Amino acid sequence: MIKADIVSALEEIAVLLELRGENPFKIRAYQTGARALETMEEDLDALLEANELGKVPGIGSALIEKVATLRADEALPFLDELRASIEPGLVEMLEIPGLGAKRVRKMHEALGVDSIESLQAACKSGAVAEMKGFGAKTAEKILHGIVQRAAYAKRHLWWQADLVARPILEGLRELPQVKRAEIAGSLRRLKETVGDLDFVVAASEVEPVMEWFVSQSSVESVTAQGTTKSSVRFEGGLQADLRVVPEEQFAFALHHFTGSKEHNVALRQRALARGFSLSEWGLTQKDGADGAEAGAMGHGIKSEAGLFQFLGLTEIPPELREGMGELEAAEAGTLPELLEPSRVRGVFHNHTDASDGRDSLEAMALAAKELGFEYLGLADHSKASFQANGLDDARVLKQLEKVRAYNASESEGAHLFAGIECDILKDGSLDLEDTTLSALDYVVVSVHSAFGMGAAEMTQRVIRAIEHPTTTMLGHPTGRLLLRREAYAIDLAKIIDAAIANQVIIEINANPQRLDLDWRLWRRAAERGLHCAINPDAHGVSGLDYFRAGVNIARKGWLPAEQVLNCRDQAGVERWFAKRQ
DNA sequence: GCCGTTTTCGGCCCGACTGTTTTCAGTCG
Repeated sequence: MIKADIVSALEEIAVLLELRGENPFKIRAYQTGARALETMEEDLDALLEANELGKVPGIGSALIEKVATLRADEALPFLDELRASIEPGLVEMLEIPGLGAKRVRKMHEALGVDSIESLQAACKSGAVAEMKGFGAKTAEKILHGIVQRAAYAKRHLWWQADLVARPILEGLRELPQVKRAEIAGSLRRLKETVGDLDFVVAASEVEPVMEWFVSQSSVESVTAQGTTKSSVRFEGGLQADLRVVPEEQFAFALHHFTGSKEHNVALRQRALARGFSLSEWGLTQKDGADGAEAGAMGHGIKSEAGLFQFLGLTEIPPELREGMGELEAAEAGTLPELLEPSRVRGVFHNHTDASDGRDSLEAMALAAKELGFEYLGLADHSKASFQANGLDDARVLKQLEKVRAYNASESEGAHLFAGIECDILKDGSLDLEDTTLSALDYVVVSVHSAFGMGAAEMTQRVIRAIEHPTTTMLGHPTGRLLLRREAYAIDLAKIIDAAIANQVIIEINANPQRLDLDWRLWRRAAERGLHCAINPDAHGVSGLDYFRAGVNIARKGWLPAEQVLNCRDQAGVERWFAKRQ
């Protein structure tokens, strides 16, 4: 079982334990363990072999045993028995907003409810409303939740959520009562997908701000409205929370609602160790701790930077707050300098109307110039991508001539690099002649077919392509489409090893739907020497701007500019390309 | 189940909102 599946198994154990009503801290231990396994930077097999998995915080003896069992593809009776003891329909019922394990269990025990369908019937018959602790409103809410489940459970691409959030933020800032307003949550942390929007506002008066918020035309329903918090749902199911706090609490609230949960837990533990309790309202001194004036100091904190400083840390940028070692780095003063969009001088993986792009080579070059790029790499599809009108050898060479002619002309556009997005065929060979590939400035290799093969075969296939002497970079290494299509089965640790060994770059495909290679893997990979290229995979001039989403991922991945090819000037890029055989 | 410059046992982040209650449990983030 690969690591991702082991993580899922641990998460499943946590859910099943919850439905059984077990010790909540035991449940949390499995959730923490799953998270620790998912985000750890060391190689799982190496740790297991060296008997050092227990050194990962959150993983103890019981989890080590279970992880080892699963990794060895052996049966885990603990999980099998757990599965057998819980009706599968109960797990699904947890997806309904407002329903947690306790209520699901109560209804199962009292009414025999064991599926979404039987739950719906029990709500309609009035049986749910009659239960102690339940009522008519609860039953109604459950019914509504069942109908809207699919839309509400949906996450949203960062890019699209950002488009919804921006105008609301601008509107809030224009209100006379509002002193400060920010977007918090996963949107601020630049996560690839966003569950809901969190706005944090400091205001002189609460009511008019709440009123303005819930009465926006895009609001479909108001799900909560209190003195500090209101919640709404927009058309399409995207939910948004607005918190209004007094100005002196703004920094604490902004930090709290920015998260991540894991980061907050770690920071609170750090505060506790220093004698303070940290919440969204501020820092309060714990009884019996030293530092009598600390309470007053807590109130003096006006910014997140001040909060971090108070706890002995340099300021941690929101996108690094994932509970993945940022506190340790902030304490040691070794946080990375994050990549700025302005440092990107060009991008490499883009399509023109020669294959499946919408715009011409000339239009793309001009659009790149307008974005401030020095250069633009063109990488149309190769012939195996028949559906995308991929180029055969002759057409590739023709386009190469066109690029050379364009660069020689006195055109206004950015300098063009001639590349190709060459299909990795099923056996790992490339889709074009070696002579064609070596005539180009660079070659992106990508998988576009036979996604269903097993992990071992797929890994071998891609490694063979990486080892091809003309290969410059690997495109969208997992093929995932966020919220739509899973990654194909592939051993990324081995792919990264092969890329480093062959001096092949792995791209951050910056299309908001891909963001592949995942940010979680970049920090460790870059430390080991992997280089990156940020590529919008643009299929038209408007797609070039996606490079910003790629910069987000580079930031989240702690990537130093020195290892991002796009930060080099034209001559620097040419030097890198010249290393190809 | 995990963890330890307060602890190898007894803690485990903290608070708002809702709907049900009449002081609180459940859910959510």
